[in-house]
Amino acid sequence: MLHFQIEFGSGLSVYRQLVEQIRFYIASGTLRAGDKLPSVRGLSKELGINPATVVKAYNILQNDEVIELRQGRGAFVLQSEVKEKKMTDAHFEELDMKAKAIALLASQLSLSEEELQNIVLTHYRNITHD
Amino acid sequence: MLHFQIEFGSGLSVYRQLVEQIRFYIASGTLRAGDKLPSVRGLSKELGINPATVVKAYNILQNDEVIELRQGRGAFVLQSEVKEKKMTDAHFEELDMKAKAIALLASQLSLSEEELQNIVLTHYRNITHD
DNA sequence: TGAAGTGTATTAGTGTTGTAATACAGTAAT
DNA sequence: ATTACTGTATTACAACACTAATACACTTCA
Repeated sequence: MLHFQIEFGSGLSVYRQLVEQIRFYIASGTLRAGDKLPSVRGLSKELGINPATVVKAYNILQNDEVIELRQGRGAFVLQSEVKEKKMTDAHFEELDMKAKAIALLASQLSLSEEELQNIVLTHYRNITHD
Repeated sequence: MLHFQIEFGSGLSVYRQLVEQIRFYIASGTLRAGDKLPSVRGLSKELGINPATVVKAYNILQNDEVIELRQGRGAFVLQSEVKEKKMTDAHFEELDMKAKAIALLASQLSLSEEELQNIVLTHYRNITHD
C-alpha cells in the first residue's frame, strides 16, 4: 500500500510534493512499470486535498513521460528506470542548497553525524541498490 | 562577503530561501551576533528581487528573534547560537522528506554514495563543529 | 443496460507570492 | 542644514496554488 505524506507548512506546494514522492517511489522500485497509481478522486480524498491538485501532479508526470493517463482506466507507471540528469551548475546549486537545509535541520534536532548520514544513505541505497 | 543563491524554479518561494540561507549563515558562524546584514535595497538589487521580498524575509527572522531591525540603521544579528528544536513527528517527517529528495537528486546526477555523504556532512560539520 | 468507477474540462473564488511605484521617517556623516 | 543612507508603509497589479462545484466521456463489471 502506497503512502503519501504531505507537509502543508513546508512552503513546497502540494502538487510538487506529490510529483516528488511519486518520482521517489518509482526510482526506489516501490512503483514499477505498469503499476496503477491511486485514482484522482481516491487520492484527493485520502490526502484531504482537491482533485484538481492531484490532476496537476499527474499531468506533470505524464508530460515527463513518467506515467500514462487513460480515461476511464486510471494512471499507470510507464518507466521503472531513473532518467539520469546531466550535472549542471544549477543542479549542483540545488543539491548544495538541499544539503545545507537538511544539515541545518539535523543540527537543530540534535541528530548526530551518524544518524543524519544513516537517514540520507538509507534512502540513497533504497534507490540505487535495487 | 556574504553570498546568497536564489533558485527561481525550485518551487520554494524567494523569501523562504532567503530566511533559510540567513539561518544557515548564522548557524554556521559566518554571521555572528551583532553583525550587520545587507540593507534591504542593497540585497534586493544584488539579487534582482523586489525590496518587499527582502523585507518579508527580514520580518520573519525578526519575529523569530533571530535578527533585529533598526530604522535608519539596518538589520543586525541577535543570536549566534542555534536554537534547538524538539524532535517531533512533524520534524522527523520533514527531515525524511528532505532526505528522500536529496537522495533522489543525487542518484539522478550519478553521484556516488561517498560524494553525497561528503556534501551533506561537510555542511553539517560546518554548523556543529565551530 | 445500468451502475460505479475512471480521467477530463470549465468556471469561479480565495489566499499567497512577488513586482512596481511612491512616500514617509529615522540615522549618520559632512 | 544637507545629503545619503537606513527601515517602514501603502496601494495596485499579475501570476500561481488551491478549493469548490459541476458536467462530460470513457471503461469495467454485474
